[in-house]
Amino acid sequence: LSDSLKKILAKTSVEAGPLLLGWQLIRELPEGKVSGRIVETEAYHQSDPASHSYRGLTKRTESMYKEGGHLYVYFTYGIHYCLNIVTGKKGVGEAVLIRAIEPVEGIDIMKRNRNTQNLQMLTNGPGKLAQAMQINNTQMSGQLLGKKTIYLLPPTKKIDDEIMASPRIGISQATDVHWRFYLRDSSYVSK
DNA sequence: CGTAAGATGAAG
DNA sequence: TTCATCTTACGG
Repeated sequence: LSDSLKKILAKTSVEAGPLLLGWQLIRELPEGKVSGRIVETEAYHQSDPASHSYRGLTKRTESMYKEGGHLYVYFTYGIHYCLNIVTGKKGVGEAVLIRAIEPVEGIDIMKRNRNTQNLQMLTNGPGKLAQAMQINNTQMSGQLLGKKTIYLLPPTKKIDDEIMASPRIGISQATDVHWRFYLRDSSYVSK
């Protein structure tokens, strides 16, 4: 991991959430490279009732308690996988959910994986981007980011003035905090 | 064990 | 608005 990325991943999830916007998420698959620019994230923390880590360390959530830079993948609703990047110190349960990316490379592969031709609908949701990038099990959970198969590249331009914050999606607790972060003008943000 | 709910998505 | 679909966590 680069020094600039390490610096971000050492922070709390609430600090790292907006800082991960603009980074390019890359995954090497046997059939080729797929990638996209992160345009939407959400922060979760053990102090937060909406977080999987709120009720303490369990088998599912143990990855969230690892040091920043690990991955947390969970399965939900009997169908979907969601990708998180763990942040902060070892022993503290927190992570940033990657909610949407703007497709960049391997768009044909992702269209095939998703069984759709619609570019806007390809990766604009946590379950959708996981399916597009063939994250279809929890094997990656607890693994380190930065391997050949999954890594991040830094933003290519300044986006500070495009970052917005709002309540998180799909939760029933802690709906008051604005821990969802997204790029104002992106058409690849979730609906 | 039994069971309820879930950081979602697609279809009706 | 409904439903698919099944793991996880928690209670008995």
